[in-house]
Amino acid sequence: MTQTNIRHALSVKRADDFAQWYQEVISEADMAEESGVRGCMVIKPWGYGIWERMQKLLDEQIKATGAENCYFPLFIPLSFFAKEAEHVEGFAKEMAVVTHHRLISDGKGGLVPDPAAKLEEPLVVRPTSETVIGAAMARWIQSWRDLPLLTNQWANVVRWEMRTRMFLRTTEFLWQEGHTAHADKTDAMAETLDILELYRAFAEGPLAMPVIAGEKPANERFPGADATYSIEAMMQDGKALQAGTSHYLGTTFAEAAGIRYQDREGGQQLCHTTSWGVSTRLIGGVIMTHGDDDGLRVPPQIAPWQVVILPMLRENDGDAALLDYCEALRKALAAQSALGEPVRVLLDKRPGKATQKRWAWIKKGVPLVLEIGGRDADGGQVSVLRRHRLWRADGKVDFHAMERDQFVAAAATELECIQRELYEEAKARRDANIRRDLATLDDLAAFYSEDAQFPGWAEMAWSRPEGAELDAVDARLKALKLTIRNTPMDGAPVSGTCPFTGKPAVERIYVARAY
RNA sequence: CGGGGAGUAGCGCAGCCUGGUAGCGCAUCUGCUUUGGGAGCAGAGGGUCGGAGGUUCGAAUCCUCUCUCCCCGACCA
Repeated sequence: MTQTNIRHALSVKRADDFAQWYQEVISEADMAEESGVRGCMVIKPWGYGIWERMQKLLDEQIKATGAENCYFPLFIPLSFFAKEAEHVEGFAKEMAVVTHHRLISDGKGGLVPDPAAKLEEPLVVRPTSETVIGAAMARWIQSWRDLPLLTNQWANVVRWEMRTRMFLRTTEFLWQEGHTAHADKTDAMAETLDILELYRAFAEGPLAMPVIAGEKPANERFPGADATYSIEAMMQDGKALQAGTSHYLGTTFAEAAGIRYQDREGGQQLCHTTSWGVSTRLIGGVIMTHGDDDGLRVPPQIAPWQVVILPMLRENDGDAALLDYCEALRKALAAQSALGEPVRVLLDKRPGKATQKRWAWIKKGVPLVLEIGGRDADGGQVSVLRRHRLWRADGKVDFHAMERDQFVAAAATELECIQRELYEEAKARRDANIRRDLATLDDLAAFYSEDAQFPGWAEMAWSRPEGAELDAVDARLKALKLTIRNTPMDGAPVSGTCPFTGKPAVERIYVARAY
């Protein structure tokens, strides 16, 4: 293997310790850091810049569906949750609660909540906003003419999870949550599935992250939902990551909050509601989909900078001319359009050697790095590094020398190519790690045994059991540390017997270890 | 929340058992040399040893409590 010659930018390789590698990418790419507050992270400019790119693209698409952005309170009265038993039960164990509004001295130099300032009713820090938005919907909706009501908010939420991991499961995280109300089930279900498709296209487009869109089994539903759909992505260690969800909530929340409308015949009807969201967890998904042993590789569409120019400064009289050349190059590139937007290009003029700065940008995963020296400037050339194909076979960094004008003209195509190749690479890896030939539970157990170490997913025939029968299946999977991810929406024909129940299969499921 | 590990300079670590001047590597700064692919040499700066309390003439080191992180589990749209 020529690989052994390569001096990678990270100290931990994916193959050696995936969890440690993941954390090293985050710190070395300068995306986020530990905050000192339990389970909460500081998202640094590079990580937040990626989030802002996701926000921008997704926000445009959400608005294109007709949804409008709003903002609802961070604090939700406990009584709002109490109205819906299943919902409150689902979140009760992970809610942060505000009980006081003032501190007083404890007489020992410290501060304690003032017993005299105890809130009459505790306030929950929102773990999700169905209840408080439902209360608003009940005020906003009177007539069939008010429907559908399509709202979205970009917000932070808090869930007091026992075990946290940066981006994947933090106590506080950022997300968008859409909440809609409809006249009937048909309309609400159409909204639920439209958004699921929007999420699929967003993941597979801008994020270059292949996903399976499908319906969750009953035991994995959102608390209070009639049906839950998800997009599921395979990480490089073979585990599944739930990357987005869309819920059909039936009339459950409408009943709890009194969301009713008067129909054309003058009768009172309950609304059918939906909710759907994606979060900063997507950043974790991008890391574990595209990262390599040199750090992150950011798909061009969500890269805060798509091209970084590094002048090889010598701290002498030649620097001024070199910087002029680089600045002209920057302008020429910024005038190009790639993937539907102006090319985002940074001229990194900070003092320091280009070789040192190069590795910092490689670890951040900028798609194209240009190192420009005096010889390039004199010859009208550029030296190009493509982040997603970094190494030559001999273990050296793979620079390409190109004519400047030729590179500028090809830059947009190059970025689009990188975007596509990252997707294709991830899709090929995922498809190669799905087993479709497991007909029995013994097969399944063998594939996931300690010895076999099969890391991917299994696609299996499924008879769609519910209730106690489903619980029994869930328990058997749990013994193998497996979970049911979802039933794909692709509508492919199904035959054979469900290995879990022995009954005729009606659909398929994906089974996997999960984050 | 249960079991295990850890917190000492920006980062990575040694020192702790057996209490007695705060150490090393990388990074940073300065100078010189080098310069088309992750530079070399010399010098310098930088630390309430996670926090609080206790034992002691004296605590990074011993004791108690506590906070945070990592791993395994449980939990988790």
